[in-house]
Amino acid sequence: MARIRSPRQPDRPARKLRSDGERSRDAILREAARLATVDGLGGLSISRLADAVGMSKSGLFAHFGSKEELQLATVERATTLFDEQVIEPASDAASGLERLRGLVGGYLRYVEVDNFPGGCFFSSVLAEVDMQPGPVRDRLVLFLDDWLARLEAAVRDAQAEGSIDSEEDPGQLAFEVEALLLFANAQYVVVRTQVPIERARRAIERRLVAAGAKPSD
Amino acid sequence: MARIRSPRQPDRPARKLRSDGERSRDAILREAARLATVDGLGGLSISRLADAVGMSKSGLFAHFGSKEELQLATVERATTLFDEQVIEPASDAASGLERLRGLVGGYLRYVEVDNFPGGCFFSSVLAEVDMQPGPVRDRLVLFLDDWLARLEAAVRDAQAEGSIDSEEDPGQLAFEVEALLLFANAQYVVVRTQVPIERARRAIERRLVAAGAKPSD
DNA sequence: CGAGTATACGAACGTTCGTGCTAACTTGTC
DNA sequence: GACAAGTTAGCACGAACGTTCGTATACTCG
Repeated sequence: MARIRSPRQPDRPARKLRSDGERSRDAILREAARLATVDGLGGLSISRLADAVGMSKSGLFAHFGSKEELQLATVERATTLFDEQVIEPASDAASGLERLRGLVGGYLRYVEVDNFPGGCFFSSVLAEVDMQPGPVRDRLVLFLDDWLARLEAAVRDAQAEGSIDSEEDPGQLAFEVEALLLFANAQYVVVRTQVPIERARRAIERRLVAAGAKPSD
Repeated sequence: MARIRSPRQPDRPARKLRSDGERSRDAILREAARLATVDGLGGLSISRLADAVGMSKSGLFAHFGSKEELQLATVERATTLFDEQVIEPASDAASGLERLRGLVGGYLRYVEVDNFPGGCFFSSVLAEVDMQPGPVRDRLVLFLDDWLARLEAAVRDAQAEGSIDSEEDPGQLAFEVEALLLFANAQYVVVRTQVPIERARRAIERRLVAAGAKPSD
């Protein structure tokens, strides 16, 4: 089965690559990610996206061979931003517990800072496509699994370092932390107040202390 | 400002009410709620809904004056089902704590029982429209507020009865419970396993015990 | 400078969307 | 059994959708 009409070969680097094209593509994806948190990945239409970016529908469409490829590129773009703002800042933590707290704090900051009008990109979009089979859904589920595994690994490290009780189930603890983070985001975008953020922060901190962690500052 | 062409006047009870019409309307809304948990309220199109129900587009459309009224009726229908399966079974609890546990158990059962292919109707749909102003969003936000207030009231009653510590912030506790319930649903629809359900159950029970509640059974 | 190509545009495509009109059929009431 | 009202189907509309095509611009490299 040969690949059918793929206008942009990712593995085979296009002969030439112009700087203005890269800038356009970047502006498109930035706006696409923003719009997707409001209208969803499906509700995001190419015409309206083109209007928002300020270019023609066909000119925009030429960057991607199909709407699905546009959606995938949008997800990839949002992933990069998430990595920069949440994952990387926590990666240089000295211990597992610090890294866990860094991920939690990084996520809540990432929500507060209003990167997207509709809150966390992945929270908005995952609920939309979780029942629609296809590569977009698969990519997003993969992201969530990766994120949960990252939380879980931090818990495990903290247990190995003795800062979290070894009787705690890491998957269970990661589940509880993620639940609070997601609901904090969901509530934040509707009430636009610090209250849900602080509630999640307090709940997670208490939960960690109950799991044997020493209180932070 | 007069209302423009409302085909069904709710306040003025229509003279006659035919049984086949009621049955059709019910079948339509049942299917609409199911489809909405997969494709969303916006992704739900009248043509596909008509096909799924087995009637013509215009015949279906005649029951509602607009797509928005169809969406509102669908939300109302889902609310009724939620009340029957979650709210009412817990309403005859003897104490606040029992009622709280009844609501939690009722919700998780309502998720497990697969009423909708895409899990909890409100969880699916709220994330979709929380950024799209309009009566549909308003109705759904009202539902969530009502549900949270119900959890909070049960906590407060339990405090008045001495079964939950009076130092606990009822809003905070309701926030944590709802976060776990929502994430249990979200995870359940993607992994289709009892694991997230049981994790939520365990987390909530532990949280209640930490808040001073006596363990159940 | 001129050749080649990445980028963008405008127009048009076929399809699906929500909605409106009209006629036929079905049901409940007298 | 007739008549009114509720219910459904057929057909058509304008708009928006994703997508394709031909073409014009503008950058890059030889």
